[in-house]
Amino acid sequence: MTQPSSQTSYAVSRCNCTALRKASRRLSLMYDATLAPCGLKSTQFSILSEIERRHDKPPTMSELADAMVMDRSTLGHNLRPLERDGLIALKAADADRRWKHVHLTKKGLEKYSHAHSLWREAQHHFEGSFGRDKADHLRETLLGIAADPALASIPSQPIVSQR
Amino acid sequence: MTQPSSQTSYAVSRCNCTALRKASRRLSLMYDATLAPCGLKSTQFSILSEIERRHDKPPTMSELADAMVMDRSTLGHNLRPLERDGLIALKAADADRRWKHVHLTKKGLEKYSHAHSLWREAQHHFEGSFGRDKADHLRETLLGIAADPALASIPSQPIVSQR
DNA sequence: TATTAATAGGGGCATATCCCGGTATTGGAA
DNA sequence: TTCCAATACCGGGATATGCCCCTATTAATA
Repeated sequence: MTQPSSQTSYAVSRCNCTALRKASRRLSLMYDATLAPCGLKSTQFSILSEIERRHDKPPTMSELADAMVMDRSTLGHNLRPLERDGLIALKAADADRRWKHVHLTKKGLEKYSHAHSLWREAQHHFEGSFGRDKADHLRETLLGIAADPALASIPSQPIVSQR
Repeated sequence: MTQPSSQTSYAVSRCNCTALRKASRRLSLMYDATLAPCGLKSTQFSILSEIERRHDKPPTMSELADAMVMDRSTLGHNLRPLERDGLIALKAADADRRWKHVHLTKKGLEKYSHAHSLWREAQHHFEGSFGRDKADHLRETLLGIAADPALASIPSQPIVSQR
């Protein structure tokens, strides 16, 4: 109707990456606005959460980057404001001086607690309109994509099998 | 099993925004790598696609930003490199001098054609491992989130109804 | 008509994200 | 032991993203 009828349907409106990024922008907006009172962005909250979750075994920067599905450099850049504000601290490892373990400071833990209560509001707000079960399912799907090793590489050879 | 048993389950590992952003980073990585030969990023390709799709009625910046689920400022910033490289052009409207219509240049259309063939590879690569029907469904879900007006606002009052 | 309100964009600022190349450290090989 | 490859992190550069404030233009109102 609105699109050229084609069984192969190469319409760019079908772009999975575009849809993912649009949804990401929209949802991030709401989470960011909800977290605003504590001064954290959604990404910063995600990072603090992951560090807190591993408080018994502080991850190295590479380990944390992997867990965040984030480039090592990106994580490094993202940690800087958190370190500047005294929420996290980096500690060189004795076993390997190249490693830097990331851990929460007392101030960081307090900030995280505040953020966590705000985060629940955002979480409820979304699941209230979207549906909790649907959210659970969607999240699993998304985390599956995030961890998919098949996506870690580019198409080695053009897939022209479509004839 | 892996999480503290709680019916309310406030575990941050359940964060929908985090999952969305992780998946977005991962998938963008693959699309970016696949588009690399033409020199466009996935966001730039998305923008050019939307402009091309509306070539018969070039959108204003605000209209384009809405379609992209993107902040007006963000779109403005993103258009700069495209304009600098001569792929798009801005044209002030006669009806309202505040409006600036965005349209593809000849060079931009050529670039888009090249990018489109690369995009299909990325699209096939993803759908090949993820499944085409699943992708169709996921995309609809994501675009629904992107367009959800309920998410356009922050939780006005904390939802503590969880007791 | 004159004032005021609303709208469209632009500029600056801060974070987010990735790539590339460089440095320091470590472990293995000659 | 010395050299070399691999690994962990860092710094710079470019785009991505959103917020706030400012200006220009238009629309609404007194």
